[in-house]
Amino acid sequence: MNHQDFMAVLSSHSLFADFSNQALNQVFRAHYYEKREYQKDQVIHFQNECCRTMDLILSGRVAVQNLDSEGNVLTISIFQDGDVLGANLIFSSRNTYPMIVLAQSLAVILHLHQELILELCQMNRTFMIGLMKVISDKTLILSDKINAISMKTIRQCIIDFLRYESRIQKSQIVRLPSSKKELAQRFGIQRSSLSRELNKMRQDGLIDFDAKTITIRNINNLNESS
Amino acid sequence: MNHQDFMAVLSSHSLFADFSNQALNQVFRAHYYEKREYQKDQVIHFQNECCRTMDLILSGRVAVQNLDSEGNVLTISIFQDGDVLGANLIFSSRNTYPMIVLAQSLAVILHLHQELILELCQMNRTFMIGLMKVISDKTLILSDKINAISMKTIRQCIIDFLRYESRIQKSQIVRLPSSKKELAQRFGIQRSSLSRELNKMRQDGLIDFDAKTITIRNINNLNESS
DNA sequence: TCCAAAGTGTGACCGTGGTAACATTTTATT
DNA sequence: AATAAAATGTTACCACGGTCACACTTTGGA
Repeated sequence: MNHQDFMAVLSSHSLFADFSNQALNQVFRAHYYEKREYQKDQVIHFQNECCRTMDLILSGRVAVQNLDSEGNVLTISIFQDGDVLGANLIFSSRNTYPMIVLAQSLAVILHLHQELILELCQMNRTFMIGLMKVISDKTLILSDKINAISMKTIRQCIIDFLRYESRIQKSQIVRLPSSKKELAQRFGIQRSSLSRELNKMRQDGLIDFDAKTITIRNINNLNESS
Repeated sequence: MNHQDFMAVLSSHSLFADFSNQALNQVFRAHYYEKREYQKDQVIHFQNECCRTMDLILSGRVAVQNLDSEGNVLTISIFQDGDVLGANLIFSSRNTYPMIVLAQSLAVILHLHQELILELCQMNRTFMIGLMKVISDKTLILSDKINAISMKTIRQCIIDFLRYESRIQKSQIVRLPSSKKELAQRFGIQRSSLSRELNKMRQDGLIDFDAKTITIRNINNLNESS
């Protein structure tokens, strides 16, 4: 992907809706950005690392994860093409990454230096409003995550997950979007604990499952046990 | 507190640093804001309530809390004079309060309608940048909270709390900033569980405590057990 | 000053879920 | 097709912390 290529991506991005291709080309000088490729599981930003850039995902999937003192993983959210990371850290009173950012697949990231972001904010109001929306939406993601993990039991996490996926996939047969290991990380629990609880729910007649799908059997019980 | 009074508060607020008193008076027309007083424990915004205003705390303390399905309380953060709430919801793609907002003491709130906020953003860049900082800082508060509650054990929560308070208060004798009941809510746990763990820590020689203070005895053990 | 209400200490009981260890299956690599 | 590596299933053990129940203390109003 050369200069022209990612320029095409940018010009179709909502943040840059107000910019003509010429204007974009004019603003984007080489010292203002870096395009980098990351392998799967490669760290993009360490926890407590200083933030100097806003990152735009050109391709691939990127996970933001919280690691506790014992190394347990809690996946906060997964971002993809067109999503933006680190915008909040450019404007906040503390500019260190509170969590680790790593590539979940081969990923190409456009690192936009903060000077560029500030300049773009100066130049264009639509960009700035768009950035406020991006940052504001991050607060909602984090709030939702707090909501999700402060539901105590694993069963409640699973039910919540199944409700959501069943609605998205419009089916009682939910195809798992990731491995069970990754699903456990999303809940911030042990893989074996997830496995155990799935078994219990099967015994209770709520679900059926195999390696790649979970079938919702008794949606009534599923609903009333929330 | 009449019009003049809160105008004085506004003009000394960093968000309005660029505004002359005249300019402020010009912008602030009655249909743009409401000043309201809330009693202790009175709800300011319910969860899932639609957000129409950005709220500026003129006096008192305001808690943002997450309630789970069984009514357990997790206090996310406590805000006070000069702090701003709801700014993120004005710019985000979803504008319902994800958590409950209530007065922790008698509180006076200035509700600024979103039209006014948008107008202020149009008028003044400093205001807009300031607002971005406010919203960005909210993401950090939420990230920190996720970090705090995903530390599994109650003992770790207590140690973390004591480290922080000991540093702030510059003393090994930590005066509790709130009741033990409220402290338990801050950790999102049962009050009796907090009480039990404090006892265990006293037995282990880590701390001493009474109703209003906790004395750090063995800071070494405190540090190594993190 | 009295009394109700709220906060606090304490204990018994037991379910949820972490830990560790191993077997089994699936996936990727040569 | 063969082998290593990763993911998954399964089990026994037990600690942490939720629940409930009650006594005690402090606080704030009447």
